[in-house]
Amino acid sequence: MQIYNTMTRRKEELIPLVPGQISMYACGPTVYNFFHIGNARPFIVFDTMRRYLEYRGYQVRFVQNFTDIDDKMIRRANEEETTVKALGERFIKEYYHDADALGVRRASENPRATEHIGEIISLVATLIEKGNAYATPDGDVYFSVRSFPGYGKLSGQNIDDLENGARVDPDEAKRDPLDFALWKAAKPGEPSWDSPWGKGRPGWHIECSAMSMSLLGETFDIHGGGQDLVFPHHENEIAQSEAATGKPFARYWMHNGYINVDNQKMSKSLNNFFTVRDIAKEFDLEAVRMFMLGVQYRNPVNFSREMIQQAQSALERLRTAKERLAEAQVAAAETSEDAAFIAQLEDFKTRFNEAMDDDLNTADALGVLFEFARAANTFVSEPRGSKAIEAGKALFSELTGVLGLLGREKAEEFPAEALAMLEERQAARKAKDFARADQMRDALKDMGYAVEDTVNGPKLKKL
RNA sequence: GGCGCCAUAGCCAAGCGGUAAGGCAGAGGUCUGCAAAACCUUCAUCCCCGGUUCGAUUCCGGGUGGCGCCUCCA
Repeated sequence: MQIYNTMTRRKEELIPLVPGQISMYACGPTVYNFFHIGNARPFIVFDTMRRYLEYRGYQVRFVQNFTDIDDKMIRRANEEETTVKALGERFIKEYYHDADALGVRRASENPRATEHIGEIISLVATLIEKGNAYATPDGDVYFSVRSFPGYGKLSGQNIDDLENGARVDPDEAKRDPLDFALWKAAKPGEPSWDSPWGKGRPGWHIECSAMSMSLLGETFDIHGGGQDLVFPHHENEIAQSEAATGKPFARYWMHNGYINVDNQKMSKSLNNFFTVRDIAKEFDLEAVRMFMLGVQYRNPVNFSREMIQQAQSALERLRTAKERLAEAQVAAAETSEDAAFIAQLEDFKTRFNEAMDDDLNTADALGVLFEFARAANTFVSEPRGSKAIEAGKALFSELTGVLGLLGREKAEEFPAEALAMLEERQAARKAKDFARADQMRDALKDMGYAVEDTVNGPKLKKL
């Protein structure tokens, strides 16, 4: 498989550190609020990456953290008149609620920063020992950027250019404007932990270094996140980690593009964001996943309700094909058409894999799935051999499953009233009382159900 | 100022050297009591100007127009 490595700025063959295994870390949410559609993209992208790697036979260890201590957590907890801990607990729960609905599988591990304070402190201590960090009299610890020669290698920034543009905050006791905080001395009323530098809490960048290395090792395969994390967050992670261990940190860096609104990055600060929770009130979140997968992950994509609507319609087409395959009528004998269909299946699978092998090109892979859907729809328009039907069904489920689509076994429950009306309509049709039949159909429509007449009889469908 | 990305039909989006996948929407048709679903048909020469090449949407240069990072941000 080829993936685009931000570090080298080109596509590279993915060769795992340990054959057959992939270790992968993705930056997770700061749990101070519901997450928005823009935040959701990396969750979906890296979940899809993980699903695909597993499907291709890798044993994947996928770690995604929760940042549960930082300035935003503290501020929000104060606003809500609650504790940082309680706030974190709550929004971790809310994260799972939304992520589940987006078809995002639980990571192998979801470490929390506050549960890895020990590792963080020893990492900071190591950096001080090695001369890459220094403590100030106030009890803050900063990383000395100039002490790490490779600084800027991920983002392609020249350290002196950065220096010119750096914001200088006169309050900070930094030796160099580029230096960043590893440990922040506690202010009154803030959660804090004991450390060799006094009570305090970790900086944001160090927690990811500490958690990823303690769970995946000093060198691991893939590190992912949104493009906005390239600088400074990931650049800083590299500096801290490599300065401390003297070994390469992540081997491949994957960064997803933004979700835009009217061509502008969806973000909290621009106040142009939509939370996943809110969108869930209007749409099935599977449509949101479909919308995201319709674009290769590195490209930006505009979010709008119209786009979700389109994705929903497209998803419906795949769902129908899956259902038709499941309800296909079995013929007594096999024919040459069965064999042709089975041969076609191989082709779809190959092309799907080729698309995904090319830097996770889900948009291209979906194209293959739609061609598959059409072929399947045509194929099952009359009774077919069970072997071909089963093969088609299995492959369709497998491939949509790799994308995390159509996974839910939503056993459709319809109210008895609606089922009774459906029966009455059917009786009216038999009696050629079409006016009555249409009346029933309209009434069902008002209740939110569509009627579809299939070879297996009439079916209800939620609108 | 430094670093970087993007420009393909009404909308979305693959392709990236040999004359444009797929989806949504639209039009016509088949099927249907009528619908729905499904199927068939139809719907683009790829922002502009140069260059390289037998041949460019695809490579190079220059424009124009969008966007991002350099500050918390997925």
